[in-house]
Amino acid sequence: MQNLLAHIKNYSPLSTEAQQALQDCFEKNSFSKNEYLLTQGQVSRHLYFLEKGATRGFYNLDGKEITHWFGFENDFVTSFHSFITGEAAVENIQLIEGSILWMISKENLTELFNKYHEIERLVRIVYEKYYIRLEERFVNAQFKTASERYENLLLHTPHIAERVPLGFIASYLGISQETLSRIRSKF
Amino acid sequence: MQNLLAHIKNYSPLSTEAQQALQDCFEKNSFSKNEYLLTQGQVSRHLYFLEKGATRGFYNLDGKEITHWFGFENDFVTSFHSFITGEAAVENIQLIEGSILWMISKENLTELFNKYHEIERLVRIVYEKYYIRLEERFVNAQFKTASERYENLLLHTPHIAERVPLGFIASYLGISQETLSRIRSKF
DNA sequence: GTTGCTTTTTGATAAATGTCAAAAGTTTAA
DNA sequence: TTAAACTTTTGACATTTATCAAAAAGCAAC
Repeated sequence: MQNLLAHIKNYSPLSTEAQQALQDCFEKNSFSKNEYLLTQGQVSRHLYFLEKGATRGFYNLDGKEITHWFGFENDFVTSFHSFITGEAAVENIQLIEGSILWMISKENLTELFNKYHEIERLVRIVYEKYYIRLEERFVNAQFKTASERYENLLLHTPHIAERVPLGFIASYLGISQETLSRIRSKF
Repeated sequence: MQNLLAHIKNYSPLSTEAQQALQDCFEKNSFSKNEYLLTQGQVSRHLYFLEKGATRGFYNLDGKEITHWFGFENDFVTSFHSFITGEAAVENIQLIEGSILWMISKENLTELFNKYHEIERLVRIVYEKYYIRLEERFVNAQFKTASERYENLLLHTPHIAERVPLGFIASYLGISQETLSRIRSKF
């Protein structure tokens, strides 16, 4: 929990009172490798904060699993589309390492928003940060070559290359596994 | 201004008082085709609401202009990366039709956040919506073929195909203009 | 309407990336 | 420690998309 509170301070300061309220709403949970936080078709009713471990979001396309994002330490994780809209998720969220995470229900979060302006501010700022992070991934996906995308990964998020199997990284970058293998052999 | 207020209500209701405060902070502006709201290197200090008209965001790559987004009626427009971080923008924002828009400075918006929890809530919700909209574009960019992306455009945002020159659409979809022309001839 | 300018299309070719199949390497667990 | 199950690499080939160049079409101003 100290991780979560410390991390949150990087976004926006919170009063002791709000911190306490957050603490009361977040619940700790441990998961082992390969367990699921969410499977497609379910509605994502929780927001998770990853204290330790690693997750991936993937969906099924023509019988293949397409990993489109990863979550690591200090990431907030959920199926945002489902969490925000209340619709069924098209994606699965799976632990790719044994993990410790903190979860809060959407109901509790909404209540916190009502009680604490500063918590709603915090989340507004988190969305800002996540928005520009996604924007950067989008530009990479659309306008960079496969090699550039991989180089970029090594440069900016090397922990992904270190902790995650090649096949997951390939689909994360939108490349076939074979092509990624060939790209990598050139370094 | 009625457009703006009406549109905002779709996201989150506002008290009369907050509506009035918003009105006092937004300033109306008209631009003619080809004018710029922002050029690369500048810091984006304003958020715009497009009442009428059309804009594009583009950046320069190897001497070519890469259009990566469009804004139309009822869209909020700025270089989000620059607006959020305060860093110089890498993109240009240009009017592609004569347009009417409302602008608010970041300072004024921040003040409104401080005074009105409900306005910060509104913006939190706008970010949520824009986040999942971008997520969808990302998935399309990364995992769909050029034809699928064009079909998707016709299906979900046909106004883009109708109002915007082919070259802009091509780079918006991450396709060369020639390829898009060939794809289109197959319909 | 003709001239000049921009946008779109068409053709030929090249480059990047995907697919399928099999081999090689690594990890896991009985 | 060894077989089974994954994961990664390699090869041959197919497909998609980009690039360059030129022609055609559309549009605007005179």
